Amino acid sequence: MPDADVNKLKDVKELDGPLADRVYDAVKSAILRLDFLPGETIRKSSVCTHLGLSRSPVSDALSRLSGEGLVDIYPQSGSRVSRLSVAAIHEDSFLREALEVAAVRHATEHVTDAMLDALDRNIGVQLEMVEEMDDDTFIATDTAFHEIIMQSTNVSRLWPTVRAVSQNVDRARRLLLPEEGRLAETVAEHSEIVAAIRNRDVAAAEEAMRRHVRELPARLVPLAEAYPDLFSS
Amino acid sequence: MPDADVNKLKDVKELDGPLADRVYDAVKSAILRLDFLPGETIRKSSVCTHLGLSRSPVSDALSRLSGEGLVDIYPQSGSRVSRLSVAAIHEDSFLREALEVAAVRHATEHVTDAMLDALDRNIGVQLEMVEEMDDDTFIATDTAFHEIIMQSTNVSRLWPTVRAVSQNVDRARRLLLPEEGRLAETVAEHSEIVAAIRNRDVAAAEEAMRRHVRELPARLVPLAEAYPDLFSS
DNA sequence: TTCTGTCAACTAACATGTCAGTTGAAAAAT
DNA sequence: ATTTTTCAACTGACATGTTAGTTGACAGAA
Repeated sequence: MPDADVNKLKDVKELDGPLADRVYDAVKSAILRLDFLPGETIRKSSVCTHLGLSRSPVSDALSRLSGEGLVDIYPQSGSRVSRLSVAAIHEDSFLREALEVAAVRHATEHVTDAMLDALDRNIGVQLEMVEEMDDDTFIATDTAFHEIIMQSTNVSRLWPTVRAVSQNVDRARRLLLPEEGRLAETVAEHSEIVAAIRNRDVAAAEEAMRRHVRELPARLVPLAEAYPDLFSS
Repeated sequence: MPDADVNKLKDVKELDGPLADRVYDAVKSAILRLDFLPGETIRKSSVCTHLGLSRSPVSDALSRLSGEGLVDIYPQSGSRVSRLSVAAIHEDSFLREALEVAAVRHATEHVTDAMLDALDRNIGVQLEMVEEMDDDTFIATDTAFHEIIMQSTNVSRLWPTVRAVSQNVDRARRLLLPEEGRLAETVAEHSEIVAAIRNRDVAAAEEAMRRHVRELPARLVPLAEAYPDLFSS
């Protein structure tokens, strides 16, 4: 198994705060962006020399990432980016579904004009760009859509929690991106959700969100076959 | 603000695995059991000398706990057990509700005799002990009840995730324990949930679980007034 | 060829040394 | 008496030294 390319780590010198936190952010971002691929070895020493610092903050960062399940540490042996797993992603999708459905339920029960405006604007952007969107922009606007709904609940820990349980889902989604036509489908699903919210139809909103969230795990098996190296046994 | 009493840390020498992991478990358990009270200072040096080891594994453990929000680290100054907050516990309850409701929904849609047997047996134990239960036993059987439902979904990450988002809720629950009559009420609520599951009545099961989970945040404000030191501003 | 035992190189874990930022109490000024 | 300043002690952050466990290449036996 190859080593992770430390050159893809975004630099750390220009920020402030504890070094360990910055290393944590840099490595986490690299993993979620698939710059560090699942299964690749993370050489602490390479990270240290590349970023120009000692082992302490790097170890601290990897230890935390290990707690989140993004890194597997094999004592006295090595550290690797955790592999994807069909079973684990199904489980994460279950958790994500529970939280997204609860959020859209709450949002529908407490609609405001500001919320609907923000959702309409977001979908407007998605429609404009449907033909010419690059991967990062697509992910950003899709993410923003869900974030608007989460924020509207005023449960500040909801969004971070969804992100936390969706980390493997997010990595898988990045692999799925190139699929033809999926983009327009996504926008349509988003529109359905907004329509249900606007109608104050809780059941419809929950069902639309459920269908939307279940799209990814449904496409998972062919993905695992296409990228066997990135998935565990 | 007083220091946390390191004597309450369970010893670490008799287990195996990395020292840092054992320290992590010991400190986390002390915090969740309220042996380390919210707001108390955790002196790394005390922990080190008490457990007889160096600063590395202790720092690693506290760093991870800081990531989970159980410990606040003030750089160059000190580390403290994070305080409770009414707002944060309400948010955690929202997340917990979302997951518990999704779990009971799934459980009700996939009932098995084994599951119902396990639930009946659990409630049997609770009924027997309702008069003479100590705090730890009560928490253990209550926890076991919810665990049975979670396990039945075969979503292995569900239970750990619920535990993760319920950490502050759990600490608050320990403060609420002494309240008279709450024990019998809890058993009644559990029984209602089981009855709904047995009837394959998804909507009733969801509603019973929702009511049950919402009991704690409803009792929160007087709690915060009773223990102002343990709550943040 | 295939299996097995050996061992050197590499890794994370842990210990320890050093430093800079924070703090709170004493000292000084008002 | 009250506020301000000073400063020594303490803390976590980080660097570095050391150790023990793991691994994979290689030599030798079958």
